Amino acid sequence: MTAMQQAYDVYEDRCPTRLVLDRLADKWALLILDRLKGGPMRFNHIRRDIKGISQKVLAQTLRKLERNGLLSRTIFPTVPVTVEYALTPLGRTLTDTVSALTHWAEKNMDAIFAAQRAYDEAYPG
Amino acid sequence: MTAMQQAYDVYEDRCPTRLVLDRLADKWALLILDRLKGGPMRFNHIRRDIKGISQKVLAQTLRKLERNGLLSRTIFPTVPVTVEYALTPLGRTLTDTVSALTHWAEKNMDAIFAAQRAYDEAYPG
DNA sequence: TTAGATAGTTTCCAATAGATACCAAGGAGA
DNA sequence: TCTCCTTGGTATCTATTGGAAACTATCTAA
Repeated sequence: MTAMQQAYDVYEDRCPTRLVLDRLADKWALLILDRLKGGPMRFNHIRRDIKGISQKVLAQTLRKLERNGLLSRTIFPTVPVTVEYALTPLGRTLTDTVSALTHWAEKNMDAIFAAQRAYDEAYPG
Repeated sequence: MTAMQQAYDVYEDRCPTRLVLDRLADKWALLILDRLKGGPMRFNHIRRDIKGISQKVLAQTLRKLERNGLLSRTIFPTVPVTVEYALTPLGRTLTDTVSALTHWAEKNMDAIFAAQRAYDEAYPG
């Protein structure tokens, strides 16, 4: 928490922070993290909630987030089996930032779409 | 700024916010936005600074960010030609959030790498 | 004349994303 | 018993994207 905080340069190749950013900067991961803020959820529940995500990508993204310590995976031997995903304490430290991003997007959507229209008119094709 | 802020559901398919998030949740875009906080920069300057980015991906990402109104592209008829990229006011409203993300990554790097090691030991192969 | 800078584009191959089908284990309904 | 439904995934296939390297054009300096 004290020293060595500036030992890395984000713009350096092979910077460890880059590796972290690489795994975070992903639309689905952000949506999943934001979704789990409300409490643990099961695989198919997440899949139905986040419309448009495929099973493969959901499974991959969940495993990636689990591997990075942001969420936990708990199996309950019910029938059919229940698998619950929940934010870890580490994951919870991230959700405020993630929410800030999604809320920025929501708030500035109109400005962005206006910019896109202006750009596409200025450079057609 | 007042009403209709909750008219969209981020988890809905075809939600406009999703389209925005899609363009933002990208490692290179985040690094570029963070880099431009310090003032305007030219193409090759950015390329040298953000080590490891290819010319193609840099050009693509810059054009994407320009199209979304987050940065401006100014051509100076010098020789050789100078092209300057700068944050727009809209882009500047985003950089605080982006910085929060990169700083979170920097701060929690060690915890993440520890989690990765633990995971890889628990599930080898 | 050759090398360097400017800001890209083009080409090619590998990696990823997404859609779809499939799997096993069991419960409920007919 | 047969079939469909659920659970949480994996397997397969194709389309899109990512990255490395080479190429473009114009001009300057050595």
